[in-house]
Amino acid sequence: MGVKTMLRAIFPAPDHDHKRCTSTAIAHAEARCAARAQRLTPIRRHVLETLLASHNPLGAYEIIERMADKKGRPAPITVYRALDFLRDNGLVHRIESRNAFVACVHNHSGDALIVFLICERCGAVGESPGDAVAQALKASSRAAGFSPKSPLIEIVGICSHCRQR
Amino acid sequence: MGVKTMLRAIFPAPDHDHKRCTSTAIAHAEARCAARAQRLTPIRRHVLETLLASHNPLGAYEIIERMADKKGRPAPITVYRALDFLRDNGLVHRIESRNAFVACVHNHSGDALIVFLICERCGAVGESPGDAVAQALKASSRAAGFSPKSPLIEIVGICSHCRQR
DNA sequence: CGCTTCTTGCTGCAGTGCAACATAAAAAGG
DNA sequence: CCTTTTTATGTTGCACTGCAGCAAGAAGCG
Repeated sequence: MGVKTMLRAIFPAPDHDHKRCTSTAIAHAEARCAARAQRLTPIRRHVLETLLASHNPLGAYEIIERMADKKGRPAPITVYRALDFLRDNGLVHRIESRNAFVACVHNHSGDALIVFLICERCGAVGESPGDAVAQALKASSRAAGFSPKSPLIEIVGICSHCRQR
Repeated sequence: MGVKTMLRAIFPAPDHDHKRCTSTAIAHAEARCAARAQRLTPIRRHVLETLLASHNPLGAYEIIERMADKKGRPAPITVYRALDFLRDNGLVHRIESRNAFVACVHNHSGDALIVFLICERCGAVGESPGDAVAQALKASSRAAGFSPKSPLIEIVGICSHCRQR
């Protein structure tokens, strides 16, 4: 696997096959919900699609904006409830440092640590493999008698695409 | 340095000499502001003292509550401005995942990575040495062509004091 | 069909955070 | 010492975030 391919896997390149990556993610969401006997209702699917269409984190009210059509817009609580559902099922992550949400494009195995790399220039969010970081964190935590739980950390910086400009 | 001492350095024990740790922190704040030609005004000092008195992260409006007296309470913006000042000078950290603020009890050297260990039971926040984690993160980021900036990560879990109960 | 459970719609509100402008206080300069 | 400039605080107001609580509708099940 070349470097370029690897980068693509982490930060979605601007020119990637977006239609395909979206449909893959939706299919994955359907499969996961079916396996868990959860219902991916039209609203929930619509919220997920909205996030997938952006590839960048969106605030709740930004999602509402983008979901609006002639028939009006969903109420905030409606979107929040859909987001709760999607998060519970590992299909969406919340970016704490931005009060925003992003669709998950990977199959996370249970409790693996996730490292979000957030570009402060373009706002893109990449997910980095965090095994080594997880090890270091675990060791560091244990030294403090601490039992970590949340496998999710956020790092702000500049992404490869923005730096090359 | 024994383990117990080390733990104390990370999670303040419930029975530690709080008066002393507070006055030390205030003295440090004064020194740092003096060195930077910044003014630790009464309001800013009061906000810092409020945070120090808690040792746990406080929301902005919780700070306002605790600062209230017969003469009324500070306006939100007043507290936010003081918090901005204290953060700019490295005396206070913002806990993103909680929309809360905590007084910093260490002398952070410039750009060292800070790991916050947040106890989900008692809400206490400890700071863990993050050198190993920082190394792993740097390596992981570089693999993605990413230049990290914010040296601050938050881990939720159970602290040693709560687990022992 | 009737019951339970899940989902959505609706109203309302509490917490967060700051913009914009006015005023006071402190530092700098002559 | 007084003026000018900078810095800090006060005041009003508002936009955004997130959810509680209740009512109504839809889906699954015996």
